[in-house]
Amino acid sequence: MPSGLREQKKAETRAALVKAAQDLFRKQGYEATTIEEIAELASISRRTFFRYFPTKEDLVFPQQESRLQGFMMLLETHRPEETPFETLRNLTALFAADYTRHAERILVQQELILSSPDLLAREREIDRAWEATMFEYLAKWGGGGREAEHRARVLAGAAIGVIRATLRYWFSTGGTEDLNQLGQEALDFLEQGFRKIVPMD
Amino acid sequence: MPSGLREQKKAETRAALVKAAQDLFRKQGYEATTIEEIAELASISRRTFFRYFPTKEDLVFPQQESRLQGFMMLLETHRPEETPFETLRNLTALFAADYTRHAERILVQQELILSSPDLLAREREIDRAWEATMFEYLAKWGGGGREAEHRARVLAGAAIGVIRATLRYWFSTGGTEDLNQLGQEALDFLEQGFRKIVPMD
DNA sequence: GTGCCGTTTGTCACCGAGTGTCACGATTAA
DNA sequence: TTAATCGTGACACTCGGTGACAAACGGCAC
Repeated sequence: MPSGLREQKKAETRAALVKAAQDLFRKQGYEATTIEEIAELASISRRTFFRYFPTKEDLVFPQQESRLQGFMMLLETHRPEETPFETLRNLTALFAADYTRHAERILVQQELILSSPDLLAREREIDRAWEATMFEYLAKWGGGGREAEHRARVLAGAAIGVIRATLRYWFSTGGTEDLNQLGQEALDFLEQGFRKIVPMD
Repeated sequence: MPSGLREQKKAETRAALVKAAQDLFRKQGYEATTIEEIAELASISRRTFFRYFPTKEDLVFPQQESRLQGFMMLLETHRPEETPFETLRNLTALFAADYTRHAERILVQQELILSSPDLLAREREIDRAWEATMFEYLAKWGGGGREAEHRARVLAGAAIGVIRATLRYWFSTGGTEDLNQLGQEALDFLEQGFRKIVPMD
């Protein structure tokens, strides 16, 4: 944890950029806002902006890196006697609580994401990173072998697909429904299969 | 079907652009190839290129529009007594056969896609469109109601996630394994659940 | 404080994707 | 043949992103 004047100013500039960007995005939309405007509002040169954020999109997902890191940590430190589904359920509960706590901010962000194809693409890119992480965890759990790797890949894909779909549904309700319950139900589908549930009923 | 000189020339120019692009991409890579080079090789101006393809990425997925249209047609004209899973299995068989038939071309294209983040993003965008289409079909099948919609959304997400994961695995084997069998196995997971399959084995 | 060193920053120049506009020429329908 | 329509090329422009270099600044030893 370096805490000199340098690091402090860097953190301030970074925060100023995120805030400036959010303000401008909200006021005039993502695409209509240029990096030059953001930099100017944060009292920085255009060139320097790119030393803080490699792309404009990164302004919308400023803490995605650390979130993924946290997810990896959670996967690595889960109790070893758990089955993968138990781990998934616990993590779903954790993240659902987090999303519910910050529902307002997350819903605003989601609205912004939906407004731009670039941001949607970036969101899917992030999902892909999560899927890869989950795959690694599942592959480790399932032992070696090409067969186990295949199953891990498929389950990871299904899990992320299910989670993204659940989130979209939750967003569409304005965050009013119980996200944890929705997530657990989605995992029920995965664990027990869609057979009984979809065709009849 | 208009068939004047105009349409004919347009089709020729479009084909010439795709061919020029594929040649250049293969020779020097996607990102290293500029639109100006492609346009020059196809003997048209840079400006005219954008009248044929809205973006550079579209050159790599030239027939995606019609493929999705075909998918929608297949979903709409499936035999009405089928359950969704039967339909999914039939379509999986169809597409697996198609992919296997054109395996060589598809593997080359996949290699190209993997070489560029932009192309990967576009591929995910296409997946999203397919997921939306499948969701519409499933939602129609499952009757009305918010509950049914939710299940349709989750199943569509899981299905696309599973298919994409299966394709990735198939690509990683160089297209040597039986794609239809892999796909049907993936659908087995979805239909019967991962419970019995993943934890024990 | 002074002097030095490494990092951060601003400036400038550049590239490539994508868009608006307009005028010219070819295609087509009358 | 004529007139409307459409495709095209040329030009200028915006914006995201990068490389290079010099000036400013923070950290540190003395």
